[in-house]
Amino acid sequence: MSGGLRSGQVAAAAGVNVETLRYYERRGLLTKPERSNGGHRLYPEDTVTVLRVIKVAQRLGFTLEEVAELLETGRHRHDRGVPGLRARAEAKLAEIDAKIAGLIGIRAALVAAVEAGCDDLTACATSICCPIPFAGPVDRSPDTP
Amino acid sequence: MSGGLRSGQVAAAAGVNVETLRYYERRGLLTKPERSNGGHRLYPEDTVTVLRVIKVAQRLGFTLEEVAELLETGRHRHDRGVPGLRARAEAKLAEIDAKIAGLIGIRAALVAAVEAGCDDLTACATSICCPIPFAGPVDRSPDTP
DNA sequence: TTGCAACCGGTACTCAGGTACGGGTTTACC
DNA sequence: GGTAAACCCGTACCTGAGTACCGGTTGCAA
Repeated sequence: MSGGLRSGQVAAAAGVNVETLRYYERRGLLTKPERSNGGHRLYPEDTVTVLRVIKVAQRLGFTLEEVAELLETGRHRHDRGVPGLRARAEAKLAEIDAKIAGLIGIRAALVAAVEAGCDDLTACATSICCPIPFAGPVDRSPDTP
Repeated sequence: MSGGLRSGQVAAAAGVNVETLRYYERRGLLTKPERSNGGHRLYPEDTVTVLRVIKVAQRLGFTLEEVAELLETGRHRHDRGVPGLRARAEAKLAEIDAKIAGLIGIRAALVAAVEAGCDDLTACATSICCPIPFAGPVDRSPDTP
């Protein structure tokens, strides 16, 4: 029988593209798997779990780079000083709160514009009574991309 | 004297890069300006206002493509059936609400993970008591990029 | 053994919103 | 009239997270 799962099987089981597996391997999210004599990848069973973990972490707002670190920390754990999931989750929480706050500000401005009946931005820009905050900094906040 | 502002002046006044002006011109956000004999751009005064409008719209969550449409609609207005700013702002409001809702869900999951003391995603994935929603759809929601 | 699906690698492309660079003109000031 | 700064165009590059394509192997089954 097989000494592992083939890329197509892993991809199907995890609901990702085969190319994504290679991509994650390049990015260091998946450790380099064994190979068959002919050079085909043979993945250990738990690769599907790892992929599921990756996807969950992404849903939680972590970038692939952060996920890579997270997995790395998990692999050879606690080198003292390296933050664990808890610490990183707290930091991410702050980021997310900032994003939410930014969006709420944007929301308020949009609501105000709708309520004021604004229908032309260029006209609003030269009007005194328009509620849209034209005064704001010209560049946009780093948390509302 | 000058028959308009030079690109450097406009860029400085609006707080953007000169290359950005050319980029916006290519994208149809700025109409093609007059040129000097030598081919240098000569912008009308109100270009700075237009740039400010663009930046505000971006802050409000509109993409450059949407801003281009918005400006276009403003230029030769109301062709019946073409939505104005009000309508678009309302649509954008819904998008933003969806984004906020998504972030709030993520926030809740993160808080739960922190409170539960999770410190290793891979361990959590195989644990029964972990509050992180590993069960979710494998691909992430379209509103939490 | 032959046929075909799956796999390999490497590279290029996607989206958004720009930024950077290089080599060649033009303008502005002294 | 010289020179330096500003400008021109075209093209390539950046981030992030993949996807797509290519010609060339390999694996597996009939």
